[in-house]
Amino acid sequence: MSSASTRPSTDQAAADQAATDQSELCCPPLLTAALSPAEADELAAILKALADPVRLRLMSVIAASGEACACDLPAVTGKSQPTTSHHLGQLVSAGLIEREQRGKWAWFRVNEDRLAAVRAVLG
Amino acid sequence: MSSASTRPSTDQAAADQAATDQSELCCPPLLTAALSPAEADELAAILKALADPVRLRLMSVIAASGEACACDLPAVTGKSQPTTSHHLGQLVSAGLIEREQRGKWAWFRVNEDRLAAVRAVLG
DNA sequence: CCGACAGATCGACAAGTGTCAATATGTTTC
DNA sequence: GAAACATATTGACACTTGTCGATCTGTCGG
Repeated sequence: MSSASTRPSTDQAAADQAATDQSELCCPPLLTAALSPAEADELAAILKALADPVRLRLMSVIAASGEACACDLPAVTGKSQPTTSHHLGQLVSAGLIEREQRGKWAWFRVNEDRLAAVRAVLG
Repeated sequence: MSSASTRPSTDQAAADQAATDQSELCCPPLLTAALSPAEADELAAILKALADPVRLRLMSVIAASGEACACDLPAVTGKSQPTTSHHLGQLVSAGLIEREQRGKWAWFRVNEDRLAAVRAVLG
């Protein structure tokens, strides 16, 4: 029997990066103290997830609607379904959006706390 | 006379990306309206410049000291002089730091307005 | 001028990333 | 259960990026 009956997905590598605490980040404000290499790695990983035009548009579209169905997003990005799914996975792994399965559709919404934390670190 | 008497440097490719306005970014706040592809490209370019552990540490070290001499930075990053120079160039091109030539040394300081603009867009 | 030094640029290479078509997994309906 | 559909995963590929050693450019001191 398969092991995927109780949980939707998102349980392996995603958890490693995202599930540290979701809203709590890593570092002191960038302008006030030198980052350690480890802190810099962690913050860079999150910023990397944001630093892509397709993912930025996904973030803004999801946020503008409050939530969005994955089924509509390939049309928004102009990319294929696998590519769009890949980008959504990146954002989920970084804790920037959250995924919810509703029937056969996957819905996403922005984790505003996480984004606020990023903003705070850049202060 | 040399052309470097009135301006330090930073006049070629740097200007293309950075000197649009320095403190004025591109986009409406990420959470309030869907970004156009062009806006997303521009914002992604700036975030990409930030989304690297070496460059984040450079930012934080420069900010913590107010300013920093390039001569000290390879020791900070643990990377070679050309690599460190490359990262500094990326940050300058993105408008996140500014370069000033003093004698034979190059000094850098953080463009806080630019960083504040990035923070605002993530709001 | 010339030697010494700071920093940028070049060329090359390994590693990472975005992309898609094909396929697999999971969910609903009949 | 089988067919249909939504999404994730895989494999492959081109392109980008971080890195270094070597070299070039520019600046200072004698």
